[in-house]
Amino acid sequence: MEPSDLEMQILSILWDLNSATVREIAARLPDGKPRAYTTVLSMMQVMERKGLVTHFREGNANRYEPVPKREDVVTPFLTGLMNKVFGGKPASMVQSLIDTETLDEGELKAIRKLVNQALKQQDSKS
Amino acid sequence: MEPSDLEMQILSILWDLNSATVREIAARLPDGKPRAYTTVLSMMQVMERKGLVTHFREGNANRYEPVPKREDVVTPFLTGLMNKVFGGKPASMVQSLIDTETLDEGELKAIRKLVNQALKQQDSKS
DNA sequence: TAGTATCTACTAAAACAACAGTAGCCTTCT
DNA sequence: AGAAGGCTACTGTTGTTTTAGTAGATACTA
Repeated sequence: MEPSDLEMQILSILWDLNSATVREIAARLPDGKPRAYTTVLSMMQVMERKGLVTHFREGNANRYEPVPKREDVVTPFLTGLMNKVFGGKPASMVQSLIDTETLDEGELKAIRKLVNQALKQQDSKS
Repeated sequence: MEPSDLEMQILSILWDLNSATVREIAARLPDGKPRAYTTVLSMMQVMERKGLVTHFREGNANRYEPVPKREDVVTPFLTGLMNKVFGGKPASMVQSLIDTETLDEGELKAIRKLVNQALKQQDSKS
């Protein structure tokens, strides 16, 4: 099952930090929305029931860890997105990304580098 | 407000075809899930209330059209996604896209071309 | 014309997402 | 010991999404 929007935000944080407390997570949620501490706590408990996170005790607080690996969630998520809104064409997705006009020269070059590396990879395999 | 997953699928179809009947839409939904005809019909009616689609009569059936332009929905959607799950870094998103390993050589080259074009654009502007 | 198929409008309900309060448990400070 | 602050567990509420049934209109067909 695909994680929801807020679940994705939380997972992203956990993948970055390896582990985090509720308070840390609440402070870092990328959409700026104000949320009660207990709201985030509830989310964690729901996610634990779903098997998306585990926790262990640290001092008097709980520290949460992601269960699935980043790629195991992000990959199907992206392919799903590609199929569902970009007609299955990755180039169309990249085009839209470029069209957001939030990419500066450095980022474009970085992307080009990634693509070139991927091309080299494929080349060496064939 | 962001369209939901299924709404996105439907909008994508409408952007591609310019207009479509309920039956056409039901037949093309990219996630293969089986759905009753009336389910899709209901979706259309909900989306019309939200202002996402309009319809006009064609023969004895209704034909639906998208209301918002593709970019006006896709752009905020993608920037939101970038911030929420890719730490605001577009390159990280492209990397994950490449990691899906669904991209063949032709697609990679097509993407490189897009990036180069975007770089040229920026260059001419500065 | 009687029967079948197709379509819409209307209605409703199950599932889920997001949010948050309350009560109770520790620790710490005075 | 008693008060205060931080934390969790548990519970519940509200809104949205997704699903689909039923009834009725319209056309098509043998």
